[in-house]
Amino acid sequence: MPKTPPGQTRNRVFRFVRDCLLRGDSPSLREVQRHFGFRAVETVRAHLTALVEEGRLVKEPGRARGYRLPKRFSSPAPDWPTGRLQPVPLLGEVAAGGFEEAIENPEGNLPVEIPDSRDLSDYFALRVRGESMSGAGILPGDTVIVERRGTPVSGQIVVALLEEEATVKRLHLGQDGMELRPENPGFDTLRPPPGTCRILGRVVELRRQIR
Amino acid sequence: MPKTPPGQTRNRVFRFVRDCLLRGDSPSLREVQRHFGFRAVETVRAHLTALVEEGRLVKEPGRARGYRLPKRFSSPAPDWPTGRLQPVPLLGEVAAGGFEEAIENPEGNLPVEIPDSRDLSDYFALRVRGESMSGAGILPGDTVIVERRGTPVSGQIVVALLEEEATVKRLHLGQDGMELRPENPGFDTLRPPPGTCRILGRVVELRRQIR
DNA sequence: TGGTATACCAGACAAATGTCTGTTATGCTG
DNA sequence: CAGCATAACAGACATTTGTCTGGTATACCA
Repeated sequence: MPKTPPGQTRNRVFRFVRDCLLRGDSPSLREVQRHFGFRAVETVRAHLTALVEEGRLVKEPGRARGYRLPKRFSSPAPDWPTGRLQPVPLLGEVAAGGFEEAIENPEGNLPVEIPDSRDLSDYFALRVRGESMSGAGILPGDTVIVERRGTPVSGQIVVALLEEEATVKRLHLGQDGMELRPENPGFDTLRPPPGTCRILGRVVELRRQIR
Repeated sequence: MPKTPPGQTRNRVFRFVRDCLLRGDSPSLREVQRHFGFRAVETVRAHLTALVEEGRLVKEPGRARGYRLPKRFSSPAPDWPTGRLQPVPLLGEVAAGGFEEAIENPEGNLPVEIPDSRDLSDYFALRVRGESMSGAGILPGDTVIVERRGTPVSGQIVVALLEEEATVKRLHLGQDGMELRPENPGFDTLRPPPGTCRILGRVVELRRQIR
């Protein structure tokens, strides 16, 4: 193998390993070796060790296929909460059966980043129906991710179970009781009598597929 | 270790391995063993082999940490396109440097489902600045996922690189040339002279974190 | 000229990891 | 009950993978 200018091969190795890792697939030293046609494993190890020292890679010691991308690559974004990626159940028709049955029979699962302090069972996802929240940028067909934990707070966007139907509205709590306010001039504020409405949780994330 | 009802432990093992894999981290047999407190590795292997036979997992033979999720699991919902979950780079300031440098230095990564037919390099994510698209339910602070492939089509929501700044607008192509239309009455349509504007791709997904 | 750094090679070794074979229970079923 | 399937265990073994120690060659610099 001919000797290459300093740093050149190193960069190629980095790009290869990075792309593997982005594909969610940590390569072994020998896989990298084969890819580049090196005749010694040690060549690869030298490069990877150097890359770790440069801070371009991170290694979990004592572990096969233990190379990782440093945090700033793997975390969703600096200001997003760090957490685990978990399959959150996407509920179909909440109206038909009760809410509990809907949780048990999800239409599918959504990979969602949830905080380490929370449990997967605190979350579910729901398809939005109707235009009533379009003023808040929540359109029909959007998917909302809902957190069930905690007591409802005035001003939050919540999912309420009302007459066997789940709806997304902004919650307001006053001395007159509970108000569910749409954010669209064409819709009226709901003032459900006590006992007829259950707050399922608050909306923490929104996803929309376009086209 | 007491014997558990049929299928019960199997499901717990599956959920554990699935969660590891969603985090992008294939566990070794002994890691699973430790997690459940099994006293034999073989117990884990039996479960995993069974899960592969049931089609709930997939295995790359002759390879350490070779268990994977089958393609279809990661599908969020029946009508969503099936694809792989991939870490899409979230770009920071596109304005400052050029676009290519921004791709190389992502601010973070977002786990996004991308179709099998596409490549990870066809995608990037971007934070939305400004109110110009709020009429389309795209608010400042939202994250858009952008597909770079294909030719721009009139009517699509696109990301355009204009004067070293990336903006989200709706594209219209007419005989007068290209128009970038905001969806907010307070903003004007842009008609960039030929050569001054580059369409980076079309918006395929939107995500918003609330509170 | 010698020293030093870098790129790469060679092979032995050790640790991590997957595979196999056989054994002990337990529950179900004919 | 015998037969069978499942859950779990035990330990040996093979393969994959990472680590180490030392060597060759080339470029660069004092």
